[in-house]
Amino acid sequence: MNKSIKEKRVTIHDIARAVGIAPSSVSKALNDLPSVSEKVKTLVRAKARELNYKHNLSAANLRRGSSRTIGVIVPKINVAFFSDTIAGIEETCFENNHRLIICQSNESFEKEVQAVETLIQQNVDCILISLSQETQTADHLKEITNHHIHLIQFDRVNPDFDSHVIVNDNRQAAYNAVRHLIEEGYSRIAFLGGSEYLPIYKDRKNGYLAAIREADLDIPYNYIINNAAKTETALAKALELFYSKNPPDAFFTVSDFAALGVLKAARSFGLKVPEDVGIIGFSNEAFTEVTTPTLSSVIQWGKNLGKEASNIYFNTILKEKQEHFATLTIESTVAARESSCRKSKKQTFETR
Amino acid sequence: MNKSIKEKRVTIHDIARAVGIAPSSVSKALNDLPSVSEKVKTLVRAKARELNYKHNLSAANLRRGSSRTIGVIVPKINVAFFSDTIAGIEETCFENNHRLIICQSNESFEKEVQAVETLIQQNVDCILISLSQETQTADHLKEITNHHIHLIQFDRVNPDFDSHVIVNDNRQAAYNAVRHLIEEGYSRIAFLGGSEYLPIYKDRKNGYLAAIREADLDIPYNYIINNAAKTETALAKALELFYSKNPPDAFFTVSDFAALGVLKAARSFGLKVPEDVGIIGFSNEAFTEVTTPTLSSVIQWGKNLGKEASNIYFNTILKEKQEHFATLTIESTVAARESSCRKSKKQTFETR
DNA sequence: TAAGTTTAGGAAATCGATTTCTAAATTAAA
DNA sequence: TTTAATTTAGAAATCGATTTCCTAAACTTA
Repeated sequence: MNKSIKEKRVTIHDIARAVGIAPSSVSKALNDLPSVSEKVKTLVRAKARELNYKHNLSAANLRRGSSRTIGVIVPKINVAFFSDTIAGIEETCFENNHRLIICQSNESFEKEVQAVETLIQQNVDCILISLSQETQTADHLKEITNHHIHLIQFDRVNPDFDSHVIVNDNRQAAYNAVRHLIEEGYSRIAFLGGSEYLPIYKDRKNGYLAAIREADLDIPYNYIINNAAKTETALAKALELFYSKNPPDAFFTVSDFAALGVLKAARSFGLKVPEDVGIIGFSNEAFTEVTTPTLSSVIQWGKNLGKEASNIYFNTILKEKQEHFATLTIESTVAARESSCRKSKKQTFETR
Repeated sequence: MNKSIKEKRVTIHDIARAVGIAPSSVSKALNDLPSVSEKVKTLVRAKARELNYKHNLSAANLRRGSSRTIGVIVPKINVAFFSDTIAGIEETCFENNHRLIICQSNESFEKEVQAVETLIQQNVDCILISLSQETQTADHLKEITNHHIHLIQFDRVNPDFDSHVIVNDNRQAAYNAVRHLIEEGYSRIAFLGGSEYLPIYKDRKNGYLAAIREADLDIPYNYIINNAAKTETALAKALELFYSKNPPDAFFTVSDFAALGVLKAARSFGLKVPEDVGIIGFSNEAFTEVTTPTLSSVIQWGKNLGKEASNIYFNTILKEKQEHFATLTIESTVAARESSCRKSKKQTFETR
């Protein structure tokens, strides 16, 4: 606030004086508590509007010890899945008359720790977090619970740290995606994964392996590649495989960016997608619908996950006194677009 | 906070007791004020760390009247330009040891007003806002300044409401984009615009017109189309023009989504891009680099704009006492990719 | 050494809303 | 009509950090 401007903020004392009652009654009226008459409530509300009163959250927070605000920390807000998630969280918060503070870690552990600090200082009642790629330790999560702030981990979670958890069915989704490739007649299916230390990537790999095993497919060891979630690395790895003596006829990748890399590799190698090579990615990034051919992917229903995640706070935590940790799993859907459909017709989806 | 847990938060009083000094001195020590000795400061800092003290922002805000927090309201966080802008704002805030609260209006006027309310209640010191498509009035902006909160409008601004303003050179950028099309040999250039009430779209239209006029091109009236910023409407409008007796050979659109629509229309009509039709969009959405052909666009350097915008607060407003409203313009760059280059080689860009 | 100046640290008021406790007023029950 | 129960409203304490004012000690300077 500009120090040079002298006018002061309108407070409940001003309303009290104007209406001719005590400040405590004004507070009760504005909070719609039972110990004040309807008549007074109407009067107070009218006067508050007239004086353009704005509730001072700092003061209320200080007294209450709670802020009716929840904080969310995501690696990147411009990743489709996370912005979908945020949209869902926002909606639930709004319905429950809570504020939402959004922070991004930019995949940096240091920034993530800072975001936690910020949210603790802001007195948020609950923190929803999806961990950065760099995050290995959980001391900052411990900090959160030490300050008696509720913690809900989502998507990128640390399973060793006890808390409410909500994730996608990564294993099942990967299994379904690979099954889909098999049904489309692909059999030499390569896997481009992420870090083996992150559960989401580990699960997706396991889903892939399960489907391969079940279909009893012969997969050379070099078809299974970790740390290739980005476009450039995926492009390079895919090209390598195309040049090898026994090239794959399909790719399942743990990210759409990797799928895009494979698409570029196929194109530069002169292979047709989906005729020569099938591709399916993960996360249903917006761009999957505009490439040529359009890229098949896995829809994670981020908005729904966000709603469910925040409802863990509003329903489970706030309403039930007893604190038992919930673990929820959200089902994904295979979006079979052009890049993986050489038999069936491609489908269209209302994805968001 | 969980009411059932009884332990209380560590306060400066606890530190004071532990060190054997007064709370006021602890406060001064933690804020590194001159009226306390280095010895005491060291002592206090050590004890604070030992007791795991966390500064209570609510209390400090209440007393100070300022929160060292700034708020940003954007239409959508998952639009490339806005998430770039936020990244820039975040960086500057971090350097200046300020917190950032991000809100999105989802292009809804009602949500925008709510976001303003929230940020006022949170006691932010400054609000950076880019208006929703629906926003017509400025009462909520007035609310902001009424509460002595600094206001900086960016990108989608209301020029009739006095405040600091920072925008792109929309007119010049549009002019450059159309000049580029002309240089590539296109001459029957159609325009797909947005709402005529939003300055950004009006400016882009004027830039288009200026280039057309300067080159003395003959443009049929039906080449100039407003309210076609979305993929579907652009697709429909482009098809209409392709079917007309005198079809255009190029499109300048005010959004990349519209450009995508034109690309789809051209493809479905059997026209080759860029040979038969040139296309250039606006905003440099991520997907422009993955379509086939890649889409030319205008890079708005959102991150830079975000930095400059927040620096208006940190440099101009905070440091200079005198309040004069700054108006800054950020230059854009034409990213000439495949969809508009039938003569020259397409370029590549480090865009973010 | 006396007087003036600087420095370090503390006491207490303050920010604005909430909440507890108490009392008065009203209603219901006896 | 009296007593008990219920409403309604206010007084005052409180949350935790900051800041103003004040005092005592330490240090200069003449």
